[in-house]
Amino acid sequence: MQPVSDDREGHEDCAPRRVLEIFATKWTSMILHTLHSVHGGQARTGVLHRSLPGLSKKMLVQTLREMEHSGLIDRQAESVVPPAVRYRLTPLGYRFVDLIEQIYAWGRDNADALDALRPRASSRRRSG
Amino acid sequence: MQPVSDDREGHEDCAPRRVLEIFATKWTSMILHTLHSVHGGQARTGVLHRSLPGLSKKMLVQTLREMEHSGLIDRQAESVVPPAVRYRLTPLGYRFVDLIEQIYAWGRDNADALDALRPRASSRRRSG
DNA sequence: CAGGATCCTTCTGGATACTG
DNA sequence: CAGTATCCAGAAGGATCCTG
Repeated sequence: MQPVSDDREGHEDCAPRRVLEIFATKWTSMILHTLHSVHGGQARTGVLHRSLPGLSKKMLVQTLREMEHSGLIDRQAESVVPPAVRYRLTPLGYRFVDLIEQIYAWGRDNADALDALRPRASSRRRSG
Repeated sequence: MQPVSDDREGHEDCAPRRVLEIFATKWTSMILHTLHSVHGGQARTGVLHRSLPGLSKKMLVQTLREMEHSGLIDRQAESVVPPAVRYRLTPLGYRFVDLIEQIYAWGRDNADALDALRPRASSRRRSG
């Protein structure tokens, strides 16, 4: 995805655009969700990585950087051998992940409706 | 963005992955937000387009299709000359956009914190 | 006005190799 | 283990042209 706002007009001041950059980044919310629900708010890089199949190391690190810059998480690194880095949700991150969880809850709550509207390939129907 | 889930394992069953495809699509939430807050839940294509500077027609239509398939909006077209197409939030869409608005509210609420953490170029500070 | 098809540039993101 | 840099195939997305 390319940057949503590029200051072409006066939209960098618009809250939606600001937030969009954060939560429309494909992996941000998944990472937050995992960090929150699976690891209780904090985890080391490798652990987090193994919890997110399909996410490459490159993207994980890159997204973690962005999240760090956005203030959603903070990073604690011990500059010694075997590097131990720990990412933790910040208070800001906690407030955000709460909303993310609501979105996911919406998804679970409406799984049926969402499923009914996606007649993908491989006609899988349980009773019809 | 490439498809988030590709059925590599068993994750297509995971609610987060499902939802991710919807709300992590860069323009989906902006369109919903605009449709909801600016146009009261329904609008014609052109009107919607003009409300979303920076969004090309191609992406608008494409995203509208996805949203339609997801059941967030529905589409009413009159097959006559000058085509008049109207997009409207569905009940499902209304429930979703409500969460989107909360995310934006979070953004406004924490604009200060978010801003403080982004020491981009061009040091613009309004009052110190 | 609504939107599909095409072309072509840009960006994303995986694989790999390397540092500490 | 944690992270960076490079390479490169493939996807995203804008511009344009065309239909009804």
